[in-house]
Amino acid sequence: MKSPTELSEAFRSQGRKLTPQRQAIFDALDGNPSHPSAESVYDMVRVHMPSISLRTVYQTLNDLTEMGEISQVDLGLGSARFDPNNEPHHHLVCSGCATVFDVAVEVDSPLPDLEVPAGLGDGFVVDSTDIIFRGMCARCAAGQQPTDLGPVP
Amino acid sequence: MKSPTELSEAFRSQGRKLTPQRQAIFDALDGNPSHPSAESVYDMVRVHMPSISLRTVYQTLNDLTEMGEISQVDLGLGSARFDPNNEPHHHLVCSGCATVFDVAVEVDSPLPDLEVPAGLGDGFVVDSTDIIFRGMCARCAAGQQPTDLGPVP
DNA sequence: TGCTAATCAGCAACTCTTGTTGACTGGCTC
DNA sequence: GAGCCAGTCAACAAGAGTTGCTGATTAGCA
Ligand SMILES: [Mn+2]
Ligand SMILES: [Mn+2]
Ligand SMILES: [Zn+2]
Ligand SMILES: [Zn+2]
Repeated sequence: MKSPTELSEAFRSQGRKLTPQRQAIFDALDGNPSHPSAESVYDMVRVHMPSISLRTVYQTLNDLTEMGEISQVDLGLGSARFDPNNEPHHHLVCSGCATVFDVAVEVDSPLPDLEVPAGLGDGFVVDSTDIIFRGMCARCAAGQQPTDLGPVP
Repeated sequence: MKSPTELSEAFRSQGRKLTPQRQAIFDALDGNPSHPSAESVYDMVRVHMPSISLRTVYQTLNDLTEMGEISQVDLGLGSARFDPNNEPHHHLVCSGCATVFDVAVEVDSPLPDLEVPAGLGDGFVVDSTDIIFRGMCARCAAGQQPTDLGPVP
């Protein structure tokens, strides 16, 4: 994702208005590695802007997704997660606390969009590859400190 | 998934009753590679058993999942898909028609549960790896013949 | 300054899935 | 063969997550 300043420019140059609500959402996402849900973004922004509505948060997150500034990832948790990291990467998902970590793709790895073995899906053209590693994060593997995030559905 | 006959035994031996509804669901899933949703199973079974309820279909699919006979996979389509294929494998998902294909894991591949590169998620213990290849199936890549399945959400 | 997008509150609605209740049926065991 | 009780059914309600809609108000930007 671009910086909040650059995003402001991008919004204006596309004829979208730059509102305080949108700026607050830019700030909440900037450098945020937590893969927040819409509700989480809502909670973050509400601290400094109690009047913002959840509807507006969804709207702006969808705008940013359309613009390609963030991506919306479905990790099999109950809700969509939003990801400002635009580098190609994959995800670790903790089954204990639902925390999500990024996994950088190694350049020499055979993981990304490569041909799949022949089979029933012959002729399938792969556009993208999503890899989800499920397991336990260090905290959850050690002992079960109670966490804010609920357990995985 | 075991054969319908074996499943019938498994149900009885676990104190679960063998009802015609359950048998019809066994039959619908047996050797079925389509990764049906609960609604799809419902539609398949209803052809020969119009009185079955969707509630019962969900119930039995959950029973089979608990027993480890099938797995419930979340492929980012609007609903859960049920998979009687218990061999370790991954999935191709067509963005055009939402068809799902199995991809067998090659034995010499570095794809399955291996250690992930060091990073923020240090100490993460990987239990399972889900890989979803997204793209276009041969049919959809060729021309757009209208398909029964709706487009991907 | 004015046009118009954006926001808000306050809803309703939608999809998928599970819960509930009360009545009934039919597997399974003895 | 009889009886217990799991299973099923209909007919709902409800929950979560997300989107839609309304009408009124605000405020960004030209
Ligand atoms: Mn990420
Ligand atoms: Mn499969
Ligand atoms: Zn954890
Ligand atoms: Zn297709």
